[in-house]
Order: sequence, then structure tokens, then C-alpha cells
Amino acid sequence: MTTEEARQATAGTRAQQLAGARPAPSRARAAAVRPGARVRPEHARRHNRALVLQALYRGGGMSRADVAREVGLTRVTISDLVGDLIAENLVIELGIRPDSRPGKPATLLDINRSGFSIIGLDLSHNAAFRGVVTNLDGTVLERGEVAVTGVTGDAALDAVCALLDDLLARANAPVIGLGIGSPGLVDLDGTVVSAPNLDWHGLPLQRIVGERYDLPVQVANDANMAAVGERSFGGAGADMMLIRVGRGVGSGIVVGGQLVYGSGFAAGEIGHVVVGTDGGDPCACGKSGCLETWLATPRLEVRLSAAPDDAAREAILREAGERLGISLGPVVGALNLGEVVLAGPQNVLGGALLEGTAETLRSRTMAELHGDLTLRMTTLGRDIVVLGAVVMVLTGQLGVS
Amino acid sequence: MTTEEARQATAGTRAQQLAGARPAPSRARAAAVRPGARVRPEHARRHNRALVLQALYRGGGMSRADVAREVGLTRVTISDLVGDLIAENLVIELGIRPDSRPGKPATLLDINRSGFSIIGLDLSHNAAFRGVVTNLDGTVLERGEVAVTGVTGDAALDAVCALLDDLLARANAPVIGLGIGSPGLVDLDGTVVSAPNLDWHGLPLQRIVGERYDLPVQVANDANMAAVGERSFGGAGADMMLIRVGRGVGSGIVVGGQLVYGSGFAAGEIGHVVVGTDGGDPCACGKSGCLETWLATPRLEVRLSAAPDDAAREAILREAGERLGISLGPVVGALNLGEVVLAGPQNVLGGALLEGTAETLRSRTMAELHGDLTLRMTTLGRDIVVLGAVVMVLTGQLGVS
DNA sequence: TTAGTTAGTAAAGGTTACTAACCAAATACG
DNA sequence: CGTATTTGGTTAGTAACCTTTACTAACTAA
Repeated sequence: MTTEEARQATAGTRAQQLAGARPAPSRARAAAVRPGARVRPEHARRHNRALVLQALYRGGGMSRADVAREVGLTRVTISDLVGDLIAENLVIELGIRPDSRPGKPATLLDINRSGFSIIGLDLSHNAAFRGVVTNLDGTVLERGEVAVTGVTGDAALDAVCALLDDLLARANAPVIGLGIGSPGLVDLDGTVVSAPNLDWHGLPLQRIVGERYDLPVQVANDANMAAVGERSFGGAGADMMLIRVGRGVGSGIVVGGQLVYGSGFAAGEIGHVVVGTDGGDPCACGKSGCLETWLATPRLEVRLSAAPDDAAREAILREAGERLGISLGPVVGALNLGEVVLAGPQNVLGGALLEGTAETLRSRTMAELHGDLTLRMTTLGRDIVVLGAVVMVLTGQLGVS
Repeated sequence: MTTEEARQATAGTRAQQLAGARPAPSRARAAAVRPGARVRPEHARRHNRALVLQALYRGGGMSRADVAREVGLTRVTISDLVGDLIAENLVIELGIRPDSRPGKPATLLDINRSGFSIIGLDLSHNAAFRGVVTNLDGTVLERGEVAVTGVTGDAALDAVCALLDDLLARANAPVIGLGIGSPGLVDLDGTVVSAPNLDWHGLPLQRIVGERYDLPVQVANDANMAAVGERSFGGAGADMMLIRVGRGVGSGIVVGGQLVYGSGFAAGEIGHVVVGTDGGDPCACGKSGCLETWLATPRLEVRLSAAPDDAAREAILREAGERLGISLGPVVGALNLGEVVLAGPQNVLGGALLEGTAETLRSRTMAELHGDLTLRMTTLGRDIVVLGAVVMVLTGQLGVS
């Protein structure tokens, strides 16, 4: 939906369009009922099936009756759905509920968490593509990586396949899908519109990998996947932003529980927005004072290494944090975010920088807001992108998150 | 869903939470399958019915077969649904399609646009509450207002009811619902959490009005409703932001076609976010350099009246626009908005101010972005909030927008 | 032992949307 | 002019789905 509507949005920079005329009712707008929006019985069933999986995924060890109460369908229907799921081996019976209370004892159910595998890839690091095999829980079972320093274009695509070959060979359970977090702009079909570092332009990665391995594939931007991972496995709320700091600065934004893609699939690209009104270093993009010039780790490390003492280093970090806070203020305020999470090198981000950001946000946004705002580091460490990729597969294949 | 998940998001300002531990899988999260998420046959039917209405609403003068092709259901099903809708008088037959082509001529359908009325209210102006009666098209049929200068609390509620009494008496067709755009924070249930100007705190306006008139009521924040109105009747895209400038500065944000509420129902509240890093006038909120100190019309008009000539006035307006651009840069970049629309006094916003904002956005965000960005004034004029309220009713009652 | 409670299954029923087949009414064409 | 073709819309029957009702199983409480 977003895609279509975005595409048909008026393009071009008509900087002004002064008018005061009566509203022309909107019926002239092109038809845009998204295909597949209709609900047929099987769609309804699939939806309800996903609800059952979701309920079990979150609170394993429930009985059919528990699920029925939580989902709002009858015990009969839930039994039927669970029957299907057990036949597919997605759900297993754990045995009889141990506690003693009146009535027939319940048969506890759970997702078959170790019965299937998911593969998640992170293509965002410069030196290597990293990947994991997890179970349905997101528990990492296997790890792999391929060195890709200086590798671009088709060779980079080959590296992705090599890594997938390796991980698929090491997966002990059937793989329900592949998730790939790629740098650059990625559209809703999993086509990498533009990833300069890998020299990918319009590469339909999701389709290519899907056809090669005959498995469901989810490709999305790395920072967006990180946001999704933080939300599911890091416990973040429904209105949150995840800032990734590394060689560049990117982010993923979740609003109302939904990942934001933006009108041109470039949501979260905050690295080249100018911060403040007092200049700044020139940036590779041609402007000066972009967020990246303040925050990207290569520049920060140069500055830190030139600092005479710890106090000077802390001041540098704090200033970087302040710049991040200045940049985030309008976003946090406009979206009324409940949570901002930082991901990147702990030793750089975790201390004075985080404090500087928190203080700046506090001093520059409304009191009502920062009372509810949580600012913290991610708890997922370097796995944040691959875990996000795993969540995307879980969501796409099972409707679970 | 947003509500619940937002509520259960961790509160408090734990400014830091340093950690590197393995992710604790998310299953500990409280069960949160939103009630009513299940799909029963009647829900599916209601959804499909809304698709039919939506198709007809956008492109009136379609045949049943046209609708079937667009929605993706069979002619048989569409005929059945249309039969229901005709029985309810929501859809009417226009007659035989005039053009000549092979096959049985089609019977054209349309929403019964003049068969029902909607009432929209705008409580955001200081001197008066304004309201309209429209048909289903959003065409204004009647207008009304009540003076409310200095009126607050229960008296303001009485004024709302007086205005509604007046408009209901003047509505010639059955009213399908009431939409009310209120200043302040409004939650998803239509409770005005806080509207200082009206001295409303925790007022369940939607419930009160709904019980009093026994009609469906939609209450939401005025700027949010304006955004919804601009999207439906102003032709704005799926990722847009509407900035309302008046005594204060507020906004409504639409992301992926969905209105943003925020973790505390305060999304869009950008008036008290500090702009830039070079000071600014003190603000009533206690900070200095808030967006409102640069942009709110009372202050702007004071400055303009002190200006010696037109050039000085234009410089003042341009600077205000620049400040808006500085503030919007991170939001436009982070959300990859496709459209930013200004609403407020045309003579203040329409000229140099808008230009200043456009130039500032261009110079402070990524080139890839502002190529797709449209910045313009609304075409809906002073009706923007009431029309948004009408759209909220259309969406809530008919699933149409 | 009896009553009451809870889990799970079975049978029957009502909705929903589908397919297949049909009629209606126009154009296309020999 | 008459037949074939095309398109719109309806009728009849079917499959899928969830519900209600009723049942069995298995436990606690007294």
C-alpha cells in the first residue's frame, strides 16, 4: 500500500502552490484499492492461525482453552487451528499442566521452537558479511561470516550466496526463511535500490536469493531490521527509534508498532541532515555539519586520539551526544517517541555520549515528553541486525513478532 | 493496539542501561493480542463491504463488474454486497452506462453522496467553535459557530452541544456521525487528556457526546484531523506532515497512510522543540528558542508591525521560514516525508516564509530526499479541521477515506 | 459418592465467497 | 438480417469457516 500510494504521490518540487479555492473532492484520485486487500475465508483463517501462533510464541505453555480466551475465538475453532499447526509440526504438545485445580487438566502447547531454523544475514559491515542460524526463538545456534573487504557488485552477491550455502549446510532443522539486512535503500519488494558501498543499484536481491534457494526471503535495510530486532528481542515499545552509529549514521523508526519505510524507502536516513545553526565540518556529501560529521566513528576516533586527556575525550563524546540530541529533538517531539535506542560501539556510545544526548533531549523538548522517554543502548550487541532479519522472517512466514 | 503497547512500554527515564548480555527472548512480554483482532466471517464481510464503498467513493459511476475487478472479489459477491448497501440506501443506481460497446450495458452505481450528512466541528479557535454540515462528499452544506471567548470547562462543553444542536437541526439528511477536532492531547478513545485553553483535563468528550446524541462520534486532536483532511480532500500523499500555524504551532503526521498518535498521544506537538543552536527568545514554556517563539502568529505580527519596510518584513518572514525548515529537517529526513503542507494565515505563511522553509530544507537534507519533497500551502483554507473531522467520521463509519 | 468445574471433541447450523451455468442486451460481422 | 461474440448481472450449488450446542474426560470439593 505504502508503495503504491507513495508512487502516485505528486512528484517534483513545486515549492509553492498558493491557493484558497474550495476543496475539490477527492474522487478524482486514481483507484488504489490495494490488490489482496479483500478478505476471503482462507485469508481469515490464515490471520486467525497467526493469532494462535502469536499467542503461543509470546506465552508458551498455554492450553488450547487459554489460547481461545486470549485470542477471542471459541475452543472449538482453536482446537481445529491447533490441529493444523500440530500436523505441520509448528506446534507441539508439552504434556499435562502440572498444577492441581478443578476440571480436566489442560494439555499445554508451545511453538516448536527448536523444530525449525531461520537464517539471518547482516551485510552492513565493511570487512565481512555476517550471518547466523537461529531457532524460532531467536536463539543463535550457528554463526558464519565471509570476508568482503573491497568486494562489490556481483562478487558481493556471490559472497552472500557463499555465506548462505555455509549456513544452510549447518542448519539442523528445516529452514523457514532467510532474512537479509542490507545497507542502502531497499524497497518493499526487497530490491536494493541503491547501496553505494556494495555498488548495488536496483538489485532484486530478494527475488534472486528466493529463486536460488527456493525459500522465503526478506530483504530490508540494515538499520530498519535492527529496529525490528530491538523491538521484538530488545523489548522496545511501539513508538521507538533505533540509531545505528558506525562508519555512518542510520536509523530505523517504528511508529504505532509499524516500521516506517518513507515515501522513497529512505526513512531513517538521518546521517546527512545538518545539525544546528553554527556550522560544522564539511561532509563528503557536500554540505557542512551533517550528523555524520559529528557522530560517525572514524571521525570521532580521530578526534578522540588527538585529545590530551580523559576529560577532553569525554567532552568530545558529550558534544557528539549533544549534536545527536539536537538532531533527534524534533523527531522525538513530532512522533512523540517513547524510546530511543542506540546501537554501535559500546565504548564510544555508552558513556558521555549517551548522557549528552539525554540531557540535550531533556533541555530541548517538552517536559511532558521526556518524562516518558527512554534513552538507552541496545542489549542485543552486534547481533542486532541478524536478529532483526530473523524477526522479519518470523513475521513474514508465521505472522509472529 | 498502539494504545496498549504504548501503555506497557517501560516508563521512567532510565537514561542509560548499559549492557551487552545475550538477548532475553521476548516471550516474557505480557500477552497483547489485541481484542477483536480475530477475524470471523462477519468481520471479513464488513471489511469487503468497506472495500466496495471505498471503490465507489473514489471512482463513482462504476458498475458492479467494475467494482469486482477493482476489489478482486467475484461479480457474484459484489452483487450481494451492493444489494445490502442499496438496501441501506448507502449506494444508489445511477442508470445505464451511456457509452456504446459490446455486451450488456452496465448499471452504474455511486455512493448516495447526498443521502446522508456528516457534522464536523473545530474547537481550535479562540474566539469561536466552528462547525459544518456536509454530505458524504465533504461538500459543505451548512455552517455554524458559537462564540467562546473566555469560555472554558463545562461551559465550553455546553457550547459544543449548543453548536451540535444547531447543526443537527439544520441537517436535511440522516447524520451518520459527528467529528470533533479539539485542541490539546486526545487519546484513542476520544478523551481529551489535556486542553489547557479550554480547561479540559481527562474529559471523555467522545463518550459524552455519543451518549447525548446517540450517534457515532470521533474526537481527535485538531492538527491531526487537519492532516487527515488534507490527505483525503487536499490530495496529500501517504507520508506527509501538516503544520498548523496560528497562536501556537502544531502538526499532524501521516506515515504510510496512517495517522501517527505517538506513545503518549502527543505526536505532532512540535511547538516547544528548541530550534537551532544560537539562542532565541524566551518562551512561555520556560525554554528559549522554541519553534513557537519564531513562528506563532502573535509574535510574528508584533515583529512585522515593527518593521520599517517591506524588505524588512520579508526578511522576518523568511527567517521564520528558515527556522521552520531547521526544525523540520530531521523529521523530513528521518521519515522520508514526501509532502509537507502548511495551514494558517495565507498572508503570513504563503510568501517568503514558505520560500525560506523550502530553501532551508533543500540545503539541510539529502539531495535524494528533497527531489521528492513537495512543500506547499493547504488548499482547504479555514475548513481544514472540520473537513478532517468529516473524514474521520467517513473512515470510522464507512471505512472510506 | 455426588456435585461442580474445566478441557477438549463431535455434530449440526449459519455465513461467506466461490465456481459453474445461465439469461439479458448490446456490438461485430458475414 | 441473423448469428456469433462480448459483457453485465443473477441463480444454484459447493467449500470453507466459525459458531452453538451437546457431549465425554478428568479433575477437585464436600
